[in-house]
Amino acid sequence: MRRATLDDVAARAGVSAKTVSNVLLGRPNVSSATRERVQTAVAEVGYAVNPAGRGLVSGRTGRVAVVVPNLYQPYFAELAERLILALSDRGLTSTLRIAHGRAAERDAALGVTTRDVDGVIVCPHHFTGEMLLAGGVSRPVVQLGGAPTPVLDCVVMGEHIGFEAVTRHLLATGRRRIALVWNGPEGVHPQGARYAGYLAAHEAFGVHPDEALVAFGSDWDRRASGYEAMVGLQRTGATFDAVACMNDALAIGVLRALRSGGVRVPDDVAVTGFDDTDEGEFTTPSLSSVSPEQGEMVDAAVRMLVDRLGGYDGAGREVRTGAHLVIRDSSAPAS
Amino acid sequence: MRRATLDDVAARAGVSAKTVSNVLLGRPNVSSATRERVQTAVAEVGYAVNPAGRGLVSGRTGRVAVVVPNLYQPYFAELAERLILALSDRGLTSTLRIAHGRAAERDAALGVTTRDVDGVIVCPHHFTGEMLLAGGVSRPVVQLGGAPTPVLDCVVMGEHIGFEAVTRHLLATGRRRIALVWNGPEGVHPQGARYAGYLAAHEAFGVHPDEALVAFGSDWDRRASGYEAMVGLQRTGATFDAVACMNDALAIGVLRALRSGGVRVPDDVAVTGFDDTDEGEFTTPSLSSVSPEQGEMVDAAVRMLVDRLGGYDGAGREVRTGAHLVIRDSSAPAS
DNA sequence: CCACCTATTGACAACGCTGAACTAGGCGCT
DNA sequence: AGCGCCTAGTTCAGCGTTGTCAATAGGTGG
Repeated sequence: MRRATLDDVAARAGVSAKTVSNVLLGRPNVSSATRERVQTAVAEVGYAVNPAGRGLVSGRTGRVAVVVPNLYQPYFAELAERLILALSDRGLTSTLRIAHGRAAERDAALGVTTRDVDGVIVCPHHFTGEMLLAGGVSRPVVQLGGAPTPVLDCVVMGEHIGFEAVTRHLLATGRRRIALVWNGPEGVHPQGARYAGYLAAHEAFGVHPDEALVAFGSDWDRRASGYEAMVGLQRTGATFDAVACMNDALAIGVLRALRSGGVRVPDDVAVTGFDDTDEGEFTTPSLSSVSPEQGEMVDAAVRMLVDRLGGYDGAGREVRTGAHLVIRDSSAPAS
Repeated sequence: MRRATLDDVAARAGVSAKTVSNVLLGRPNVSSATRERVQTAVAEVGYAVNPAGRGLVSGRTGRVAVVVPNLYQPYFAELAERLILALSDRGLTSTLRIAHGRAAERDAALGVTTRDVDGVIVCPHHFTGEMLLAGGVSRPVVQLGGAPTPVLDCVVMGEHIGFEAVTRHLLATGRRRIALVWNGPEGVHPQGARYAGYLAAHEAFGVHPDEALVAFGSDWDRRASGYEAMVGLQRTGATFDAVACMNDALAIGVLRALRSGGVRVPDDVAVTGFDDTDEGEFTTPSLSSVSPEQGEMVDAAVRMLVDRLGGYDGAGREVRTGAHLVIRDSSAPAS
């Protein structure tokens, strides 16, 4: 059965198609009698607006691309879920783009694959705002996380304060040799906001961090990477009394490696993660972590995007969101 | 800057818009000289087809809705990721619908919110195929998991054989009183394929399952529900030497509850999950589980949907996929 | 050299919708 | 009474693309 069009409804209600359109758009200058008649007709023929037709006129799709590096990581799955629901609350549908790899991420954010959306919210992993700019931005793009770029709207999560807080917590509970399980490329010296937080906390406590305590995960965010990284670190013979991990997934692998090696957590070594995923609550021992304010982040990102869709065309803005420490068993003071 | 249209390209290449269209669609009867000229022009003006215009003519969107109950559960996150990527391989974009609750799921699958897609792949949780039928299906819908309906294409995952296998495994390793952590509504007697598998295994071993060993999780798939369910079961004073859980999330909560209660796993009680999520590999002890063949499931679902989009209009088909046992530490024989 | 055929290209309409401009009728005001 | 004004509703065009069919050019055979 052919799908009903405006004309079908119009014929049934005995008015013009335009009047039906006006009713559906909630325009004024329609008598309530007509309005009612149209609404009945709409229901009777089971009419639903054809987005293609509307989109052709308006030049809009009502759709937003949400770009995440993957979904297997609970952090991104949760973020994606929140974003989709928040956008849906604003009457926007979303299309999720899984950007495995650098080029895919760039394309998804501004390339060929993104012609059919009004705007983009990208949770960058591989790329920086600069990449975006180099590509030329043809529609609103809001960056959620990562290093800010002056030109793009960006939500800066509390990476620095969060990582500083967790490092301070470790130092305050007596740890002095804090290993860092780093999720950047192997061999590249740590950098970025989280690392800066790590350093700041050490400085505040007058402790000099030992660069030999940096362990690299081969694949930045897999639990298995944390495991490997920790096994590797242990093999170097380094001594440490705490491990601060760049995210929960790595921390969970670290916990396992320590347990296999007979190291007691938290008695011998404290372990902390970052992201505060649900999973951390149920590890053995439960995992201390940093909880970024995902709700805040999502709200800010959606708000800025909606702003842009509404026509705002100013300079790139920056919203900084918070993070708070969630202390569980894995970082209790050494016994 | 206004986005380039076919006419812009046409003007630049010195041909008609239709010829440009023909080139882009790969139609025959275009001389290679013209073809080349057009392609150059396309690149020069940075043309990209406007899906609204195309959609208006073709009546298609090239988009598929993927409906999942949530993303916080790793099982669905993984499934969604695979589906999105598989669809993308077929040149289809996808829009992910999070269907919190029964009505939302129905609407997302066939309702108002789904007018802008060519087809739907739904991972049902709250609803049955019957609900879909009652609503009237206006576009291809493939059901992925859940109880099959004769009219709808459906991928039936290896729930029965999987749950039977894991139950047999427990029985074969000497367990006799196998508690069941059930994810259905509180108080409703267990049913469905997994439960049938549980019963079948018992029958094969000549063991009579004790109905007092069914524990209910208040929220079917949260780790916390598994925890609560197990605490509740322990409070009844029931004795058991194994716990078979309907999914990994519940099993992880169960592990925690047992550990808090001083019960040793697997020495005193074996625990098994279902889904074989990554997380289970890193629990303490690592979690035995049933691995449904997600790859197979996704392939089958996408294949059937593409079939339907291609015009196939036969009766509902059913593809049964397998499942295999993944034995880890949590179900080692009692010491 | 002409008629005819084929290969290539173009003109036009249509898809379903909405903005702009317009009409008809009723109202109040002078 | 006559004027303009407001309201409710209509008509028309056009958004960007593709299908249909006509037209044109170029080559071929008689």
